[in-house]
Amino acid sequence: MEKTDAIASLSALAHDARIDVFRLLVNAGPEGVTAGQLAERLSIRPNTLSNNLNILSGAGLVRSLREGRSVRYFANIDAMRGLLAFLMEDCCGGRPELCQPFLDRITCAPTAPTDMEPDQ
Amino acid sequence: MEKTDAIASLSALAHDARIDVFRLLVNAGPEGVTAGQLAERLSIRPNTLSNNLNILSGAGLVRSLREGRSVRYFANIDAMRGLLAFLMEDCCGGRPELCQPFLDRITCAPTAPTDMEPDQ
DNA sequence: CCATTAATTCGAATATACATGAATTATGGA
DNA sequence: TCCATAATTCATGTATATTCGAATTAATGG
Repeated sequence: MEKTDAIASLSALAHDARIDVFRLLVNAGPEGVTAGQLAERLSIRPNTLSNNLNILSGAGLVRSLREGRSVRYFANIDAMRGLLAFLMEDCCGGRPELCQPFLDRITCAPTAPTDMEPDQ
Repeated sequence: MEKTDAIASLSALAHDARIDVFRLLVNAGPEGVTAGQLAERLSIRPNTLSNNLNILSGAGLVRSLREGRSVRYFANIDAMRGLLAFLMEDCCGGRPELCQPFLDRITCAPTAPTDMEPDQ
């Protein structure tokens, strides 16, 4: 993955509505969700949603298939994996054993408690 | 992790200079890098870098310690893990076996080839 | 062919993020 | 105390992103 692709993905997700769309699609899994269903469930105007789906799609984070009058959207999990791989590339100066334990704890299951806040 | 924290982290990383800073710190590992070294290695003006470090720090992605006249910065790997956990929460509608194989392939080692481009 | 539904595109007004130069704070040494 | 170095803060002009209403394209059924 190129840096420019990574920034496109991160920018796409760094948005109040788009992160909801992506997470909803992640939750929906391989069955996907139509644009109309997304607009209704998330209370987003169709044209605004369309713009945001375009941005997610351009970043490769979602895919879509036309289905009659509707368009069905799907999360692209592999794109997420590529993004994280880029961010963590050559982690810990060639001593991956230092951070691999963190990565191994990533799971789809309900989140374990995390320590996000800086202490200064 | 709250949605607002996730957006702060994604916004922080979605920037040409800040993603370089974060990746350099990830690569540096527990030894960290001083602000001055970051500015020199990445050719960023000190005041611009300081602003960007503030943004990364506010998002919890980096931490810092004063060291004499310098300030040493470190990547917060656990924050990255929390971010990904949030994005992947309740993946595949409660059937994590569908996406866990992707997550298990995340590694610090040199990146495996990925398929980022949408095919439409 | 016309009407309806689904989704997208377009143009414009507004808000936000960004880099920069100048000024400021903090630390250490002479 | 004075000076130099390291880093940060501040004010500002510019560029970019976001949303919205209106118009447009696509598919289906009568």
